[in-house]
Amino acid sequence: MENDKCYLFPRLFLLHSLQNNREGLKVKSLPKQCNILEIEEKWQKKWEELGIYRFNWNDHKRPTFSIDTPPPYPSGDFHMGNVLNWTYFDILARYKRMRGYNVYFPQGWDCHGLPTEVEAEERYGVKKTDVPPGKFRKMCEELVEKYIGVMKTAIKRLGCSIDWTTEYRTMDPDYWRRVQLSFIILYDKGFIYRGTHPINWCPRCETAIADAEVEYESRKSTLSYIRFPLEEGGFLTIATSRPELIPACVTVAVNPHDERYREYIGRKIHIPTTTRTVQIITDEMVDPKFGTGVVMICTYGDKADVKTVRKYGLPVIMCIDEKGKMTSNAGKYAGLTVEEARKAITQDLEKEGLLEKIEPLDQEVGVCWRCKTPIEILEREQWFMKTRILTDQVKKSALEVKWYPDYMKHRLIDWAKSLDWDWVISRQRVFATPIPIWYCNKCSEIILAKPEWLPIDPKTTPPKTDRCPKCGNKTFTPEKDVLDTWFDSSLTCAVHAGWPDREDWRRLFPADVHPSGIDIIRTWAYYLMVRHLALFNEKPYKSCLINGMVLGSDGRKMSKSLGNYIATPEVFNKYGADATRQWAAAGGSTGSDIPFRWPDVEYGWRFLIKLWNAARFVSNQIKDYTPTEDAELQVLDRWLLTKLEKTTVRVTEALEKCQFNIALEEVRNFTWHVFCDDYIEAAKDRLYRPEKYGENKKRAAQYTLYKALYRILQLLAPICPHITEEIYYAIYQQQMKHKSIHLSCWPTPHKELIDEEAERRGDLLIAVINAVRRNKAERRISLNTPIKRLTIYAINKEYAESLLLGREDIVGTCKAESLEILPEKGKGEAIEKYEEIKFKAEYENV
RNA sequence: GGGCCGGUCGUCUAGCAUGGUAGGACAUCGCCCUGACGCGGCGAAGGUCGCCGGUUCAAGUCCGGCCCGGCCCA
Repeated sequence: MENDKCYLFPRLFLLHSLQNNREGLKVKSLPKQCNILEIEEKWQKKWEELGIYRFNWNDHKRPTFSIDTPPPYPSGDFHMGNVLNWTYFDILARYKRMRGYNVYFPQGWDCHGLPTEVEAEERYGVKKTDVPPGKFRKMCEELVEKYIGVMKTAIKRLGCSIDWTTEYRTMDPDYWRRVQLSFIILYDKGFIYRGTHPINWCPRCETAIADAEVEYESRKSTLSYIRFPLEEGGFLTIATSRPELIPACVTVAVNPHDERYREYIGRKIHIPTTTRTVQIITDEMVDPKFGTGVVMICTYGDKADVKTVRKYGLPVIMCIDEKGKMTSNAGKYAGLTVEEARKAITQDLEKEGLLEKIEPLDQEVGVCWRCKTPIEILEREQWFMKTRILTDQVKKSALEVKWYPDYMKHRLIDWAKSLDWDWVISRQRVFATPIPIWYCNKCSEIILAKPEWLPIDPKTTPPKTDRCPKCGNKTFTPEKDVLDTWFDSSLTCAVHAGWPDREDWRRLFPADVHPSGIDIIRTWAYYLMVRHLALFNEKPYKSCLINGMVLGSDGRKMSKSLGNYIATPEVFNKYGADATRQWAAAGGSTGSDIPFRWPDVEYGWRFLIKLWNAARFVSNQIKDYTPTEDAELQVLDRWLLTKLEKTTVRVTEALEKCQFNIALEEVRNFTWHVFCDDYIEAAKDRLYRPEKYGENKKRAAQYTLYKALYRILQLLAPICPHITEEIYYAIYQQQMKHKSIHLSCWPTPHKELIDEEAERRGDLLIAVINAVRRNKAERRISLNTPIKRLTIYAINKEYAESLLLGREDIVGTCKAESLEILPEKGKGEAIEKYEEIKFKAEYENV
């Protein structure tokens, strides 16, 4: 940023330029055709060669700005949702860089996880248990590597200003070293424990899953009314959607205020299909209006059962196993799947005359986020992280974080408060970070790895210790479970900052911004928060930038199955990155869902061509231009420069608030309408005919063009990095000397350049010019046709004076052969927004 | 059932913390060929801002209630 001071002192800069360049700028004309796709590819390569997006660790002068780039899951598909997300924070990165920050913009890959395992299983026709874990891991790694390649190409194609020297993979042992270290620290701090608790279990994936991984789907189900015989004769009818759980029924409950069942409370009731009897209890949670108002409590049908069992200290009878099959506790139904058992039990009950009726039921079923299989609640020994004790701190920190948009903080706080259980962090899978634990074969003592042993896979490496510290035994069993993938990715803020290897890691911690999709606030933003709070007692990010979901053009969530899916490369190939980024930036306000719309992308693309042609015009007009201090700025020059300053202020404010749509609209409107339609049109005559108006007035227009276009390029650079760089290089680079427009300094508004009077006068002038031109169009007269006599009735002296100051612009732009401006009222055509002012245009032969 | 978000021309969207003639884009229709640009330019039509009530000289904007959609959670 060697040349930056010049923008603070524009006039100084002009003097300096004058001294260096007396023979004009000798700018080359921009070619007529602009091949956007070629330009983009060229700059993507060039930026990488120049290394201009690297974070400078040695620079202690500029303030840092660190982005907690969420490492994406390498699915092989960088979809439009990713485009939206990455565009947002790339705009921010580029803006902050121009504002003088030393921007840290890393990129990693969140490799581990179930989807890849499932795909490897399918692709190689194996089950995770068929091959040695090491071999299975290798299969997964190869798949991931291939997909990273595809996605990396897409990110580069979007023009993201990532520092690629920071690239990392969470599947690298060097990453799990950090994850395992965090496990050890949290264990030592008492945040991690092993225990047998009810957990969500996916029978298809055969693993525990966390609350955050459970989704709810509405499904058609049935409600069975079943008679439970009372010990002393008679029966009570319970209603259940899961009759297969009857063998695991541990009590029957009614609402204490339900008069119908008051007399049965405390009595014994027999559980069909078993030999057991239980006592009828009361609980406020029972809804008298649901079914018969009598419910059975099983271990476990849902979370409510878990609560009831805990509350009354009821026994636990697990009748479903890890694969979703009935256990021996289910008696004769053992070995059947849940579905089979449901049918068999229902049939048996019917035979015994205990089935009263079956009704259809609309139900919200908890399913595995990955495979949509209904989850079961099982009790298994697992590793947990104590997250609920942090909830108050999470709330406090979330309120300290700046959210874009603000209301998104509720998503995090509400989620944190809604959690019933601690976070299950162990998974019964393969492709994940190993838990650095062994157990003593004799006394079952837990042997936790020492930090210096890391990274370590206990399945292949024994603990680096001779004997059990408790009993002295010398043989150990490794922990085979692995860590939840979120346990990897919830460490990014610290890892990005350089923890634990760099002593100065706190320089980049907390991250300045954590960008996130609205759908993963409850996972990524939440887990980051609890983990860093537990580890460092500090919040991991200072702000959180939320993007909405990308919808199909039909307004529904974009997905392949709905047939409204648009693949990213298709958009890039047609309109390129700068147009696509405009869609992302302007598609809606930050945080809201935005539909993918081809017309939006196309509009962005047309804007690029408009800008290109404006730049081509400028490049043609300033060939002989020597930046001078003595430019005699005319009303319209001051008018444009004033609007330019005001636009700069608005764009800056919008970007500060992450309102990308507003920022882009401001730049586009200024460029297209104020600069192109109004200013350039009005300035043409001055530029074309210096012999008529004088060289000075031409130079003033050149100065204004030169200055305004540069500012436009700067304001647009964060959003459209490629085309702005191309034009910058063609026209400005020789003068400005920055290696890239993206390394230039963001314009700070100059109040002294704001000339309210010139703006008022210019507005009037432009209104008059436009009205006369419009009038020509209405009268089917070509714009070229000269006006014999143009008379303007300006009502008063003030207006007349203003118009007089711009009479040359009026004459030139309207092709008037004579112009009379009268400070009085008169009859004629009205001028928009100045209805009192009228004009009369007289033509020869018309 | 609870929380959050939204309901503005045919479609999509801005405006709503600081009330004052409702902007823009796309689509539609008409015109223009102007020495940067037809990948242009100019113009027309199209809105009782979900409904009801309140505050106010004035409400898309503030307040209350309701209806409808979306998301998340029970």
